[in-house]
Amino acid sequence: MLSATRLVTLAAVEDHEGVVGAAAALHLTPSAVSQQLRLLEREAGVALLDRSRRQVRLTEAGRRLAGRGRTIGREIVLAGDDLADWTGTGPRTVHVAAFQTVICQVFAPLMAAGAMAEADLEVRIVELEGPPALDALHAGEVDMVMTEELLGGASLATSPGAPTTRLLIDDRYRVIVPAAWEVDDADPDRLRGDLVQRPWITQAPGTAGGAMLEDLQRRWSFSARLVHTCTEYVSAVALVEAGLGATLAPHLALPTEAVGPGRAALRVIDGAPDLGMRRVRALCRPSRRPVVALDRLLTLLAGRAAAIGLHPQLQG
Amino acid sequence: MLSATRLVTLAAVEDHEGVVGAAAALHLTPSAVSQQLRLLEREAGVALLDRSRRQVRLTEAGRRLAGRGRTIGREIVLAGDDLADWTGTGPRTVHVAAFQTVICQVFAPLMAAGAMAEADLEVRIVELEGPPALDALHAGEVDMVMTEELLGGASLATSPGAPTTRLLIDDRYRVIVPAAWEVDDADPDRLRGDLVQRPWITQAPGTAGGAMLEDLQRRWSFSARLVHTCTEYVSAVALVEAGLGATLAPHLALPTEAVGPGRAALRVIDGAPDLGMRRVRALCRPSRRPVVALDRLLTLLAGRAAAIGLHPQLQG
DNA sequence: GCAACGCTGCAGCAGTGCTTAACTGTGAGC
DNA sequence: GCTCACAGTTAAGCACTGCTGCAGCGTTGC
Repeated sequence: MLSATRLVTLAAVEDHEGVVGAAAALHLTPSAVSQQLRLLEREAGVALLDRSRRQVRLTEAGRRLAGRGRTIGREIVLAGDDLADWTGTGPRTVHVAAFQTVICQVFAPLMAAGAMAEADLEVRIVELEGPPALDALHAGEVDMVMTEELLGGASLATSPGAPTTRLLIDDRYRVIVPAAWEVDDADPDRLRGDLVQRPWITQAPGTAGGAMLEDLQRRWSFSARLVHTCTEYVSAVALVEAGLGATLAPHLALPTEAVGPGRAALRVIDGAPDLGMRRVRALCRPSRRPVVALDRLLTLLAGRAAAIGLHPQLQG
Repeated sequence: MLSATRLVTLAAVEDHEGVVGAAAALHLTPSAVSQQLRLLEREAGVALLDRSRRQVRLTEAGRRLAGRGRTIGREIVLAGDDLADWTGTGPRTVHVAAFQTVICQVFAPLMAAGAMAEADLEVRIVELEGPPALDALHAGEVDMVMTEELLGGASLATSPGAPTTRLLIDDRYRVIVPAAWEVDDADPDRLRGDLVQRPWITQAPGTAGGAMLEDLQRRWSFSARLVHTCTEYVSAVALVEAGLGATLAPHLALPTEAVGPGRAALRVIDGAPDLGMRRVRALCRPSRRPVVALDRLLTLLAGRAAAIGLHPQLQG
């Protein structure tokens, strides 16, 4: 028997015109999709993909199978809809472990806009991160865990044995300075030359923000004049707002219209080079939980990530 | 996303009226089906099965999902057909490792009847058993391995680390005596009393047949007068035919019309108590090989097993 | 040419799905 | 009412599956 999920994967490759697109749509890495396709081809015993170009295309045989795969995928979605219709009236409760910035910038706006209720979801948030959050996931106390992980040079001790990820949001770090500072962000070199002279507000060592600033000092070969040390991004941003120094913060940590009026006293510098990003993942255990609700929530989260311009950059 | 294979499993439960039936149809144990159903219910978050009676029945929600599952299963089969149509003309080659009795009673008759060719299959048999056969499977030299394993008391050193099985045929052992003997097989006790006095032909120690006879001596508390020792069933049966003693042999080892005229000098005693059986399995690695051809071959083998009355007795 | 991009292969690892064996509960016959 | 057979479930264990991350390769565009 041919594998149903692999047929769906093949359909995704056709629909999204390539392995990378399919991978993004399926919340997987291109490598995973590529391997599944190879196995499907061995199962089928026929070439399903034309790999002569840079971007793969389906062969005639591949297109036929992809049609079957598309039907299967549609049936699976319809089955989910059936369930939703059947269970009907009451919203489904999903318990999520998340951390501050994601709560403020992703969950809170979605809930304020009524998006959860529209999708018949009742989301219960538990502010929890790191190993305790993973423990809660394994213990079944929460259905989903939001995690962060640094990319782009800086390294933070990551929790070992993390389960498989299901969705990615990439959140680039920016330099935040008081709006009053006259810095030239048109030219990266002049910008850097200016910023290395300024006072900085850092995050406690061992935190993501602290590691990011340490990494930036290494890359820019400078020793920052650290005037304040915070543990929360909001605190650091408040100090920047007071004109006391520059700091690093990911986009999600910034105050935006979504959660309140933009603050005129802040200036976000996008063009600074060498800054890393943090990858925010949603972890869940698909085969152990009400899956329809989780699916809907993942879709909402991905939509919100797209709305604030934080599409995941796979393999980035 | 709901699991496609689990939806198909649910449909099988509806179609075959229960877990046991579905398991047989899917070439699985009831336990496996039961576990998949439990996981599907957790995914769905709704009760899919009515477990109040001895035999499970689907709830209304279960019937809806089963409908989706049936469509998915049909699409998978159609995808296989598509492939067959597409690849079209040439038969597909499947390499099978098998042992003597299965070759003689299952493969040879099927091939002689042209069943393989009808299904566009080109079967290549390699007579190979035990660990070397498993090695060949892992090395990719063969696509399927037929194995035997004893059930019902007798124990034979089984090869460790055997991969997962895909199909079962249960082959009961019988007592074979010369037709000239006057034995009363109506009453089990009198039959046993008669047989323990007779001369026996055994298989070499360490073989399945040898273990079976040793086991029978233990159960019947007698010490058989062993007049000959063979290593092949055909040799032992030939000696029985010559009137020299009784022996034990599985049904598949007996000469039948399928491979030649029945032999009048032999008498097969079905009613002897306490005899074990050997389970013949087809092992393959589904995700690594042309699957359509293997599927067809499995279907043919199961059909042949049914034709000679050797349906697998799951959980037997 | 060189860099970017799309894809693939390999190693490692947790999760999945299977088997066996033991157990629970239902139903039918004595 | 008791017992036995049967359908299903549960727990433990184990190999396989399918994922990630990283490194490498060929194509494409500047």
